[in-house]
Amino acid sequence: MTSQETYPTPDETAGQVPTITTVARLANVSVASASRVLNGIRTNPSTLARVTEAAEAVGYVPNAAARSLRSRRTGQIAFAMPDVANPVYTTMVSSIQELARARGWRLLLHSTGADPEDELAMLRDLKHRFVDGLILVSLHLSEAHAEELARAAAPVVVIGGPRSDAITDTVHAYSRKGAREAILHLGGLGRSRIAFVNGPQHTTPGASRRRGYLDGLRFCGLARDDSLIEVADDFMIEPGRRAAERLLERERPDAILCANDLLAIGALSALRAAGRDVPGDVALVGMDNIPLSEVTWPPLTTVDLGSAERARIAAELLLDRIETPDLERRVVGVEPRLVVRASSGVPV
Amino acid sequence: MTSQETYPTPDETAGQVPTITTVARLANVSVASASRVLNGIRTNPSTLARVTEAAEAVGYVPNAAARSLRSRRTGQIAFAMPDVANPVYTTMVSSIQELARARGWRLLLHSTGADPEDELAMLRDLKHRFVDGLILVSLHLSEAHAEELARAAAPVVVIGGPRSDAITDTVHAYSRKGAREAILHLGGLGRSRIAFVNGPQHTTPGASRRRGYLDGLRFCGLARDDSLIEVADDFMIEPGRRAAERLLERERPDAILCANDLLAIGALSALRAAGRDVPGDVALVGMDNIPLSEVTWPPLTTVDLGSAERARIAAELLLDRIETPDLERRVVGVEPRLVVRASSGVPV
DNA sequence: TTGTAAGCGTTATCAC
DNA sequence: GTGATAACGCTTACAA
Repeated sequence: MTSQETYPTPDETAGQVPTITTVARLANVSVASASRVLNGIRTNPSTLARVTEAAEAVGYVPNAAARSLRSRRTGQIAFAMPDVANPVYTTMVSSIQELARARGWRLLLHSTGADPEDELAMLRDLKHRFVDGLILVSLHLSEAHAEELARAAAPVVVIGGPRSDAITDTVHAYSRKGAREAILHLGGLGRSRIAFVNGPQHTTPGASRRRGYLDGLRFCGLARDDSLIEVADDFMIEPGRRAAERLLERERPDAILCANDLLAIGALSALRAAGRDVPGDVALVGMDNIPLSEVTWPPLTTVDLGSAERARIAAELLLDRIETPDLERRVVGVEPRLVVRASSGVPV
Repeated sequence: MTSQETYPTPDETAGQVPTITTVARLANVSVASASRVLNGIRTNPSTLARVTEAAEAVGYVPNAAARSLRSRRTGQIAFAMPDVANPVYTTMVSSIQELARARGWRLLLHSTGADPEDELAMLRDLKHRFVDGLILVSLHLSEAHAEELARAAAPVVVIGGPRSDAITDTVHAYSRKGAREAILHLGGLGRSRIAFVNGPQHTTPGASRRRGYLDGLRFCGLARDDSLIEVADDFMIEPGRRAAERLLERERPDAILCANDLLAIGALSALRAAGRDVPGDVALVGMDNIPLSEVTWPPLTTVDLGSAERARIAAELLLDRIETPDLERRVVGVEPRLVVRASSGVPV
């Protein structure tokens, strides 16, 4: 660069990030016109061409913060789930991400550790307006949740529950029905000492799957025996293994239903250690149909609760509501589907 | 509400979201003072008290967009990975999320599908300034990547590579060394027909693990035999199963190293289907040490490449650089660690 | 169709 | 220490 060159005003170039002003100046139009072109609003072809070219030339990209501040939309939605490491939620993430992306939204991810306080904080944080909406998976919707949901600063769709006093769009599984069907399946195969390894019973899934288990026994004409129920302290593999271990120490079930697939994988490991053949000695059934359930040995019979579909629906409900705020509240249930594999003793 | 009541100006209350102006007015100070208090800048105790109280009273929460626009910081970082559904990346997400949260940052998630174009788009999108930094996991850093990285609008830390011509902070595994150690382990156990199930070989992990495999054979004094190498078209379970199937159709290896644990889980399933005992007939070793590798049957011997640690370090590097932009470039490697379990024939 | 100009809610730079 | 006030980059009435 020589001293003979004209120095550009700082706004025009330099290492600066180009703004809409840069573009407008270069195209010789007002920022308003530039904005219109950039937002696809009908304009005179020549203006359109000049602005487009100018934007291209300087590599213009709109500033997200400025756009949000003015338009009151961020183009982001958030997904808050109990645990990123759980395949069920990972499935949901994929599903939501796909839809969000297709419709031009960014996805923000948040793992709550299933901590109610954290969930509530997330709801309150919506006031910051860093997202235009939230999909929340909660294992237990308390009264406090209902209150925060009622005053949430942005649309929220809940996956879980549903609470009758909640006012938000909700997507839920029929896990009671799912558990019942699993028991009917086992009963139909002639199993009569059917145990149940549950997760924490104060959670919605824990409570309703337990009910489904009991429903199933009744339908099959089997006596209820609470010593066949064992509770793990989390819906994970290792707690499942330990719970199954405790169960096997005192009982000889000929079948076990686990409240989810991770628990079932843990149980499988305990059964193996105890020298029980699956499905010869013990038929095993899980719930959720995570990808893993297909590759265990033996492959796991499970109840598909439609996680991918629930998540997709939740995302649709959310984006719809963001676009059209005064829709009626919608509550959608997704039907369970029994997926029979070798672990329940049916040759496949 | 009766007509005798004084109507508040719209700015003061109503269903409106309170802004800093609302707070300032209520506390009887200027917005500047309110801002100072709210940002923890030293102020006169009485001002501080009044503003704090006012903010509390109206439930004030700062608007993220306005704050970003003015301060040029978003308080968000992004993590872009090839696939949310892969446990390796899930582990990384947990790790990053933990650190980000502790240091007061939000985490944005993006799944690229290992598509280079998508990765490049993500880098370009940094110009939108919707995040203050990015952690990018890439399976293959091309020339184009190096270029985009050089002109990225925000700090980026790469997990992968490393490319010598890249200028960004980088965290990488020593996967070549890891693969070599796995082979030394198998060789030391007396296995001599050691096969290798690799993922796509044009990727960095694919290429370097292959080199490590060959290194290992050489160290053990075993002849190289390319028909013992089989390539899966993705680092996933099902491709692993199919690749192992092809391998077993033509060869009788007494050990198999898989380029990651998912491939190994697939291979395990193929071995079972082929009636080969693990580890009796075939010793099996994976790489990554994902949580799942502990609960397969038999539990999987694997090379821990430190995904959680790499992710944590990447997050630290990123946040450091955001806070202190003119640090020197840092490249950090994380040592591999062999985790011996039953699948390689060592009693545990 | 285009330009002018008024914000959006903050933070930062000044004087005082 | 505090208060005006000018940005930050953009969208959107409204007027021309």
